[in-house]
Amino acid sequence: MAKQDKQFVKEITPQSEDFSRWYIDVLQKAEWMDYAPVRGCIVIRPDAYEIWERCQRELDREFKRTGHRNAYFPLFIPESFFEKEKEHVEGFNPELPWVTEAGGDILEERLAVRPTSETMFGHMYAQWIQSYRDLPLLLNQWANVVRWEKRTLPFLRTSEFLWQEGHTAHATEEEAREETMRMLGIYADFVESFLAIPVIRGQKTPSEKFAGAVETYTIESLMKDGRALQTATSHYLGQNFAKSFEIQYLDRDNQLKYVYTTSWGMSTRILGAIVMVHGDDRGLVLPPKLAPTQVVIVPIGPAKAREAVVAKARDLFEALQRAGVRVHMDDRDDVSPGWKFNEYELRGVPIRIEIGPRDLEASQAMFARRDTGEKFAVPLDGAVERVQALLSDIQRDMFDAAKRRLEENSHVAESLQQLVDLIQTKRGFVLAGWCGDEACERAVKDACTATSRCIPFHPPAHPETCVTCGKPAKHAVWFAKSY
RNA sequence: CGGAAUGUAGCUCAGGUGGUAGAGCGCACGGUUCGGGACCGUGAGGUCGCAGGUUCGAGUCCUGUCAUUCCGACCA
Repeated sequence: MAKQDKQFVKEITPQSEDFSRWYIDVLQKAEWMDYAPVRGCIVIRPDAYEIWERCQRELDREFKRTGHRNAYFPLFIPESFFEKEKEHVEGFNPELPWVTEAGGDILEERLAVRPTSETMFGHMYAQWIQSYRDLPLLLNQWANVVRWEKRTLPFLRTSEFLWQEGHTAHATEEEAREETMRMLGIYADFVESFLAIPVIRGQKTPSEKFAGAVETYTIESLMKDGRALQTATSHYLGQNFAKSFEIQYLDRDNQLKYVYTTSWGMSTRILGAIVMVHGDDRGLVLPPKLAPTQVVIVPIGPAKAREAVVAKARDLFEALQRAGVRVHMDDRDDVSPGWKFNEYELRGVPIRIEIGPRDLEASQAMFARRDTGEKFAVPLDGAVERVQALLSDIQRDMFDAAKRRLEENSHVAESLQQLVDLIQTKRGFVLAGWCGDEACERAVKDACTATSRCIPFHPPAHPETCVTCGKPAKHAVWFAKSY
């Protein structure tokens, strides 16, 4: 059996056999999560949480760079707040958990556990904003939110999840629109350059937009099973919440005016995307920029040879550390090399370096790439530079591979029948013309369960007619089965 | 929230027609090993998801409930 084909880690269902089971298997075997004893809730275990922390750090830096500050708003939101914005309450009511009793008393007003915080920010902004001099107000919070979903899936859709939600208020529509697009850009850049996941940027159709938004913008990614995942959204809220919560400011002309607000968020859902975009039958595959451990060194050899091998391995370990590489050395002698190989592959470490007696003689080390499985000898002299170059190669190659997969699984449909065929036989993204009528959009879903993912900013084609009704198309829309 | 399936050791699972709980892997200890999940020996580990019921007796039968998975309706 060829090495590449061998099933190295038992107990992981192959992707080709059952993608959903593969996903759950990997998450559990790699110790990213475990189920908690509450419906739809998981524990995010340290390895996964560390990934989230690294995402937080990157994003937070970008938020700060663009003038935002962090704050923390309450977990509980009075029921009356929701009723102020009609569309908002209708959108979220079905999934709100309520606190009705506390301290042994029935509460006078029920408190919702926040599903998102537009209303709470709105309430506070109304008090803090008086003058045009108070604008723009640019805040973000890192928080947990709860949405009582009917159907849950680890990371992608859990009852409680972690995210950041940015909430900004601006004097003008133009400024708020700029902010909306700026943050979408920050998300897209982060996901593509840091996570090596290519995205499609676009606008949500009215039926898919955030409850209470004027417009919702999104980045969409393609999972390995051909389903789409919304990885972040940015909302232009216009004056909807400003009017519901009386967020007004006195302008230079001494006129009282409503502000324009935005909100934007990215959640721990992104961890699921990392798994589903890059993972393979051996487990996780982490892009080097994200990976907490970029290189693992495994010294090999029986007791006699071991001392010299470990010494040489340690030299390399220290040299890599000095060069700023996140490197781990596993010199445990109670675990076999083969076991270690499988373990670090399962956990997605980008590069493995093996050093054994044979390498010592040749003054070299064996390198193994996690993304391609390639194995090759590298002279110890210059190994540090080679690692650095390889890390950026892997980062680029992983993105390119995912990008290629996205392109190969993106098609254009001229008719509803063709769209349905593509979705049913190939999955992936299918571009089609749309007249703008919600019924036509709905017809696609009824025909094949694919939903409109977005109206892309840069469509690869411009269909002239609506895929459902045949009238002139107003937009090109990406349809896909989605998570 | 509807339909289907599953729930026995940390993991994968076995336990006809009811009779008091097993294997492999993992774990602990000792020894031998080390280039793709090494081997030998000894040992620890179980309210059989939970709650009722039937029975002299329930992992096994009945009812309910909780959780997970898959398929639908709703969603970051």
